[in-house]
Amino acid sequence: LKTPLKQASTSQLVLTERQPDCQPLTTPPKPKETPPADPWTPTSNLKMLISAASPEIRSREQRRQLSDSSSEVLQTKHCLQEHLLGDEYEKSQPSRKEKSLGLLCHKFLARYPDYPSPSQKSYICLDEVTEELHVERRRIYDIVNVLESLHMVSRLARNRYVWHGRHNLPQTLQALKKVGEENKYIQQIQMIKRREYEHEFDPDGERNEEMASSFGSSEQSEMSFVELPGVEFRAASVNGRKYKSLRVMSQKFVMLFLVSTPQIVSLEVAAKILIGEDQLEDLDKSKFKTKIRRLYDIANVLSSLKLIKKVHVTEERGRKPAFKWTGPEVLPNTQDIKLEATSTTCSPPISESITSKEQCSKALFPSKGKQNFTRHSSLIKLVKSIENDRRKIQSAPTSPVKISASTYLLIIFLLETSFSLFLSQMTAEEMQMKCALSSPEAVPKPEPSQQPALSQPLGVCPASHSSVSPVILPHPQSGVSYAIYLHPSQAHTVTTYSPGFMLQPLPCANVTGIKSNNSKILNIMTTEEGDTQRGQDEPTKSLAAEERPEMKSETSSQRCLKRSQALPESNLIKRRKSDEESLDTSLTFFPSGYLIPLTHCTHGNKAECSTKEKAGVCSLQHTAYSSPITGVIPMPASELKTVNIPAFHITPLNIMLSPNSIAAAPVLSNSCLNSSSTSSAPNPSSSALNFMLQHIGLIPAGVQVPANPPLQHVPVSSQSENISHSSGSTNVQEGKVIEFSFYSPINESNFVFSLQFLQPKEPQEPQAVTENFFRTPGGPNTEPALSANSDGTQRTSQGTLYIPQRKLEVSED
DNA sequence: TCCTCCCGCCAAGCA
DNA sequence: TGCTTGGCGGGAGGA
Repeated sequence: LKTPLKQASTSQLVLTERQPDCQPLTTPPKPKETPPADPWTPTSNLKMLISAASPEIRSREQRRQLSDSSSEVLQTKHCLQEHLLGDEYEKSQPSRKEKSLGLLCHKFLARYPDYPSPSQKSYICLDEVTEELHVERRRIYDIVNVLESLHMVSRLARNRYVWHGRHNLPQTLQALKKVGEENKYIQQIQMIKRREYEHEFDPDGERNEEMASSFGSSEQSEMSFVELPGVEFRAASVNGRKYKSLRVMSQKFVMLFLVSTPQIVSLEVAAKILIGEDQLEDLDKSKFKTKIRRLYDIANVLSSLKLIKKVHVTEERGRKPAFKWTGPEVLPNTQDIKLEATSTTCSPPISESITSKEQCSKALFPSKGKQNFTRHSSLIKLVKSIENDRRKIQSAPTSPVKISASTYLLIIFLLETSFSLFLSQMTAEEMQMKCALSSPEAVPKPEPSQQPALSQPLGVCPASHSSVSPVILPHPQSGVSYAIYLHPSQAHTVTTYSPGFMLQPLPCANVTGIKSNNSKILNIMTTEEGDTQRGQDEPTKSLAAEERPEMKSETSSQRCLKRSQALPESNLIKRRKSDEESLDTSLTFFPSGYLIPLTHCTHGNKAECSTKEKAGVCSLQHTAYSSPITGVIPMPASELKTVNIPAFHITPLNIMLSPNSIAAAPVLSNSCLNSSSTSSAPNPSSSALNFMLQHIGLIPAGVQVPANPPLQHVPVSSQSENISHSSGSTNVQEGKVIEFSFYSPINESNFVFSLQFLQPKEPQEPQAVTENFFRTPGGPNTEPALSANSDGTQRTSQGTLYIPQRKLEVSED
C-alpha cells in the first residue's frame, strides 16, 4: 500500500494509464482493470474520470485501436510493470529531471532544423508532437509560446504552427533589445535593486510604497508582443491574457538580458520587473512565486536554445539564482539599422534608414493600434509625479522648491544609475549617428526657447535640451535648497526632455586613464580650452551656438557646457509652460562612477593640472571610491585619507567655480584649500558639498569630503578666501553655482555637474512626503543622532537622510 | 529548508 | 458547444 503522500502519484499513474501512448513504460490495459485494492482517493477517482472524459484521451483511445501492434508492445510493457513491485515501478518511472521542460524542449528542438530551408516550410502539428514526445499538450504550449516569442515558430492555425528556426533570431533579438532600451529596463533594474535596499533597511517604510507607486502602474501595464514584419502573430486569445502570456513575458525576460551589462539577470529582479509592469503595489508573495515559476519555464526553454545559462549571483543577502546570456551578441543600434535596412522586412535604403530611424522602428514594429513601444508604466507615473511637482514649483515660485518623494527618489536613482551601462552600449558610430539625427534634416529643430520636441525617440536629441531645469534638493536644516543641474550633454547623452528636471552627464576627454577602446567616443567628446569659462561667461551666447553637431569646430562638450549655461529665466518659464503638454520624461543618467576625496591640488599634480586646464578642468590624482551602485565599501570618515583600495582607479575630482558665482559662493574657502582634514568642522559650503555628494551616493556614508581648492586657473582665491571668512553661516547666496567634475573609470569619461544654491525667501517646512527624509525631530539645528545597526552601518534617527548603503547625513547646522 | 518546476485545474475564447 | 489555449498555483522532487 502506498502512503497518502503517494496518492497523487497513484492518481498520476492512473492518468498515465489512461494515456498509454504517452508513457511507454506505463501503459495499462484499461482503467477498469486497475486493481480495486489501490487506495484511490475520491480526488484521484475524479481525476481519472476527468482524464477519461478528455477528448484528448478519447482520441488517443481511438488511435490506439488503430494501432494494434503498438498496443501489443504497450501491453507487454504493462505486464512488465505489473510484475514490478511498487518501488521498482516508481524507479522505472522517468525521474523528474527526465520530464523537465528543458529536456522536453531539447527533444522538441531536435525534431526541427535550426535553419530550415525557406523553400520548405516545416509545420508543427501539436497532436503529433504531443504523441511522439509522450507529453501533455500543455507542456508543448509552454515551449511553443517561448519559441513564438523569439519568432522561431508562429501559429498558423489550431494545432498548427510553422517552424522558422533561428532565421529570425538575430532580427528578433535586435528588436527586443531596442524595445528593452525603449522601456528603460536598465533603470528598472536599478530601481529594483534600490528598492531592495530600501526594503532591507526600511521594511515597512513609506518610501517603499512611494517607490512602488512610482514604479508600477496598472493603467500602463500592457506592453504588446513585439512582432516582426512577416512573422504574423496569431495568438489564440487576443484578449487581456495576451499581455500576461508566456510569450510576452519571455520577450521581456530576453530584453532584460539584452540591455543589461553584464548580461546576467537574476530571477528575482526579472520577476519584480515583470510584476512591476502589472502592479508593483500588489506585490505579494504568491504573485511573485507565480512569476518565478513562469520564469523558470521560460528559462528552461531559453536554456535549451542555448541562449541563457544558469548561474548564481552572490550578493550581500546571499546566493541568488540568475541566468546569463549566452546567446548571440546583439549588434549595436547602428548596425541594427543597417541590418534593418538590408533586411527584407524593413528595407528602406540605408541612407534613408539612418536618417529615419524612427520610421524604421515603426516599420519593424507595426503598432496595429496598440502600444508596441509602450513607455514603461513607471515612467508615465513618474512623469505625472514630476508634473505635479512642477506645478507646485510654478504655483510658488519664490518658495523653496519641494519635490515629492517619488520624484526625489527618482532623482537619486537617476543620479546613481550607472551611466556606464548607457555608454558602454553605445558605440561611437551610434553617437555620431544620433548626433546626425539631431541635425535639422533629421529632426525638426524648434527654437531653443520654444517647446522642446517631446516625442523624440530614444537617442535622438532634440535641440531644446539647451535649457536645463535644475533639480531642487531641499535642505531644511540650513533652510537652503540645492539645485543641481547637470550640464546638458552632447546629443548622444540626451534622451528626452524632462519637465521637472534634467540630469545630464557631461563626458569630457580631459581625463587620465582613458582607454583606447573608447577613443572614438572621446573624439566626439573632446573638450577644448576654456569651454567652461566661455560657457559660464557667455550663457546666452552659448544658447545660440548650441545644437549644431554638424559644426566640427565646436565639440560636443563645448556644446554641452554652453547649453548648460543657457538658463535664462525666460527660457525656463517658457519651457515650463510647454511642459504642461508634456507627459514625456527625460531620463538621462548621471554616472555612478567613483568618487574621489578632495584634497588640494599639490604641486605634484600641477603639471597635470596645467594640462587639464586646457580642457577647463583640473585633474587631480585621488583615490577613488566605489559608488553605492557599483559596490559599497563602507568607510568611516577617519579613514578617508588613508583608505587604500588597490583595485580602484586613481581618479581626479575637481571643483570648479563659475566665475560668476565665485565671488559669492561660500563653498570653497582657502581654509579648505589649505587643509584636507576631514575632521575639521565643515563650513556650510563643504557641508553642502558633502551633503550633496552623500545625497546622491557618491561618497560613502559618514565620509566628509573637504572642499577642495578650485582650479588653479580659476582666479578665485582671493575672492573665495574673502568669502570663506563669512562662510560660517548658512547664508549661501542664491543662484550661485558650483561645478563638480569627476572621472568615472567605468565610463572612462569625466562628468561635470553643478550645484546651485537657492536661498528661499521664506524658509518653509518640508512637505509631508519629504519629511520622511528631511525632517529633523529636534528642529533644523539638531545634531544628527547616530545609532549603530547590527550590520555595523549607522542609522540616523534625526537630521539624517538614510538611504540604503549610505547615510546621507546633514552635518550642517 | 529552499529551490525548481511538474502537473493539471479551469477559464477565456476560438471554430 | 466542443475544443484549444494558456494563466495559474499546489505541491513534490531535488539540492
